[in-house]
Amino acid sequence: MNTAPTSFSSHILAPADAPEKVSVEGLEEKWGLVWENDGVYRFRREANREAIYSIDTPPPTASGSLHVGHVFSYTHTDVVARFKRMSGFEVYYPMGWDDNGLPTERRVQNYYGVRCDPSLPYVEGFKPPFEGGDNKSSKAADQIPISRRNFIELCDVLTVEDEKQFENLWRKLGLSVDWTQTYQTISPAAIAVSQKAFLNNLSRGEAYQSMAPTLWDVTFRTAVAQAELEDREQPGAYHKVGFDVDSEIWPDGKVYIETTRPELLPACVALVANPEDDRYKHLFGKTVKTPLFDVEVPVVAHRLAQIDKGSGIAMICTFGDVTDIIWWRELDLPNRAIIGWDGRIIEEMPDAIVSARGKEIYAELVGKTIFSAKQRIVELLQESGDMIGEPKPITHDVKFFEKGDKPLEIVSTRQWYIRNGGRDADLRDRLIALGKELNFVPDFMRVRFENWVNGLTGDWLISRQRFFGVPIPVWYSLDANGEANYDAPLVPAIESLPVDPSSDVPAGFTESQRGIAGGFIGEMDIMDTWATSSLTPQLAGGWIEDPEKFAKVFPYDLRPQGQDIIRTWLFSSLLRGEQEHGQLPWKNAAISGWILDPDRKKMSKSKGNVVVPAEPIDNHGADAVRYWAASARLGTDAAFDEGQMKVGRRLAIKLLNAAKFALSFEVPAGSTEVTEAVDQAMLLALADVVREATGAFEAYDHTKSLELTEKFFWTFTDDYLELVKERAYNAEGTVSAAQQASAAIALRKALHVMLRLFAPFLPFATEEVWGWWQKNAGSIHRASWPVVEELTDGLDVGNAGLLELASIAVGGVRKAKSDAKASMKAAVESATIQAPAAVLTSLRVIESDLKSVGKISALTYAEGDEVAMTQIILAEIIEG
RNA sequence: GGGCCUUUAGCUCAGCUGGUAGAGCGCCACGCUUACACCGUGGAUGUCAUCGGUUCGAUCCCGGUAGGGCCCACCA
Repeated sequence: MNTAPTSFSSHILAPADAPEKVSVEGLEEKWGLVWENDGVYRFRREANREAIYSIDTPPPTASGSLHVGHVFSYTHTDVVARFKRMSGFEVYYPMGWDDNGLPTERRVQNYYGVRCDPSLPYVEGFKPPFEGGDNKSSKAADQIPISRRNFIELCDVLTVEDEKQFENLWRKLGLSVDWTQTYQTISPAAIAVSQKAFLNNLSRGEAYQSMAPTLWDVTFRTAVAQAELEDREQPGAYHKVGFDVDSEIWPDGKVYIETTRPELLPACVALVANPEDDRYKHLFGKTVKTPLFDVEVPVVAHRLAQIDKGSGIAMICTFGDVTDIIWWRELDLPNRAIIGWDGRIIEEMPDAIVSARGKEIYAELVGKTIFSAKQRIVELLQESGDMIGEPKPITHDVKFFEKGDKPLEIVSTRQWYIRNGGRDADLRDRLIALGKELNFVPDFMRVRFENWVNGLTGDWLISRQRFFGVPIPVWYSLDANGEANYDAPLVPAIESLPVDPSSDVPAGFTESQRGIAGGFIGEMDIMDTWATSSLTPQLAGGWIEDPEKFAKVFPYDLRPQGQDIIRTWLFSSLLRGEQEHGQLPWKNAAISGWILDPDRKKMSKSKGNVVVPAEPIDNHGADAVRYWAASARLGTDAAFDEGQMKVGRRLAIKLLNAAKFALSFEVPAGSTEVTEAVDQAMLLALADVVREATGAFEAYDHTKSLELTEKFFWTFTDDYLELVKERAYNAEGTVSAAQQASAAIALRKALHVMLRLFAPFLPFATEEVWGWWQKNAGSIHRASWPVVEELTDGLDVGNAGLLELASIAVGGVRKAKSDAKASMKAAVESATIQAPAAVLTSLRVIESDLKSVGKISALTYAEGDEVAMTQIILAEIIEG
């Protein structure tokens, strides 16, 4: 067989300085420091745009609790970042902290025992009553009220603490983030970005305000957007309530509806039935009288009224649920809202209530919570005989703010909106089209995006009546009567951002005119957190303060994120990208799955099944935890599996040991070639792995890449190393220097490649080996990704496949020894290889290696259909 | 009510454009072989959820059913 020499790179001959006993302990600290000091992951902005790979990293909620789910998805991103960096890209891998919004507010309240009261003055040098309160909500009554500015100062202090914890975790895990590129979603720079984008929306007509019924959380006293809703099953009850009707049109003079919201009776504006419902058809256009309040309301028809639900006829109130809003809007009904911002019955009684009884009852309800108003109304209905029977308990889905714990109410308020396609088919089509341009990994995640876009029912409500967040940067002029002119907001100059309208003053006014007729008032609302989080591409890239960098990183190459926030983060970022830049903010979206606990339940704080991420890292090592995380494909949920971490740990240790061993063989001076067939075969097999692993990585299939590399590695250690170690030792001088060198060089070449294939997954162990051996080349994480040519150049492809045959033969010998319960080093007197003629020819070439690995004295060959070791006779057995 | 994903060895999962199944863990047995006892070697284990269709042939394609997960919905 032709044994052409291989091309040679002298750096692999570098002497290795491996320790006597290898260990994975302490590698995280050791190499974490080196990487930081050497700036290994520092972004080099002088690179050309084509050579830059940019990542729009998800900013974790700084105040959120850490759990292994974070480790899971961030590892997926890091693995890609490392692959791209080694592939020659200058990787822009920043880290942001999402410290804006309600989670932070709530955490500060509980941690310091305070609450924000914007009416209070600022207190210099304020000290909170205590520190370190837990996340269980403390009673509002126990919290000290403080000014907005004091509150925000505490937010700033605590978020910095929380961010440190995350950074420590990320460093421990070995994320190759450039720590000089960080941002906060509540920093002045972020506020400026968010406000600029908003003002641009406003000037283009994409942002507007509207007075409308709005889903409202009575606990947080803020409006809530569609994307923040969730349904929860709640107990409720049907109350069968009669409305008086002319007995000439309706037999017994009472039409019965079934309602779960009897307390909204004073807000009733109509009854509604389906236009096809024969029972009620003749009532349409007539009026009925509400019980207790004696208000005449029409009976109307609408397609959304369901014939088979309750009695088939329902009362429309302002506003009991979202359907009420639709009916109210489409049927042009009056507004008789009775629920206030605090979830209590408002003082102002609907004009429609005119009867003395009605007025008296209403007066009694004023100030009551929804719960007690309901109780009272039911009592009254039962007394008056307008309600039949007892309430009938049911469970039904009720809308909640995802962070709230009371059902949402609907309150009419003035709010800010951004157009998002919910009311605009053209925009919706454009967003869908952009979604098709985006490479979702896995692909089916695109459907979730499209479902969301197509299911939008209205524009994006961005104003929030909260304290810690980005202020909506507008003021309103006050007319001579002190009434605000909401139709023509006063806006700041873009250059003056960030602004806080509650302390800054609009151009042309002075602070003394605040709140005075003829003066101005500042908008009090802040923006939804997503209004800022949707701008992470702009924020992370320096849209305002570093346009040169922004041009180099935008649009980003990768947006990694969780599947749960496709409707929020992905959608809103894509929307802002379209509005602000007319294009997608990224090329690829890599969607990670959930982490489930071992019982396959989603991990969440409320379930109490959260695993703190530092523990598995401390117990198994960062490489081990990364191995577990990287073993899960994108978009697939994974179980928290310590077994898999143990496997990863074993792999890392094995890599250190195998490397130490492979590097221990001396290459005879002057030898530079891999001449032996089996050595070439091993390198050719590895070349296939390089080809496939690279392709898999480029398709964002990191799991496949790891699997291929790992599989090869175990063959390499179990079979190849065993096969050639005697030759590489050449302890007895039985082989030529060239043959010995061939093995030693092949081992080093293979190791050089395998270390780099593993580097994205096991950054610590691979760097450790690199440090023994290739220190002069710098960090392995800046080394170039292996290419097929560095292995195959000069090799005879005819040798491909030989290693596999050799493995089968070796396996046959081992099985014979195992069956005979003999040691693997037991001597074999004779063995016969059976195989097709062509294979025998190949195997004869490596006869001496086969004999040495099996301790075989006499090896014979027999032609047969398949490759197998047969007729193995162990020397010990014969003797015994 | 609509949509998406999922169901393969005890467990966690692979199975590329269809040719009657693989890995690791766990389990059992053996082996103190000087890279590794944080080890090595060998072994056993599956009507590929279910029913039907297409096909010479289906774990893989199509349809139905059931279980699991998630998302959405106009829930009186």
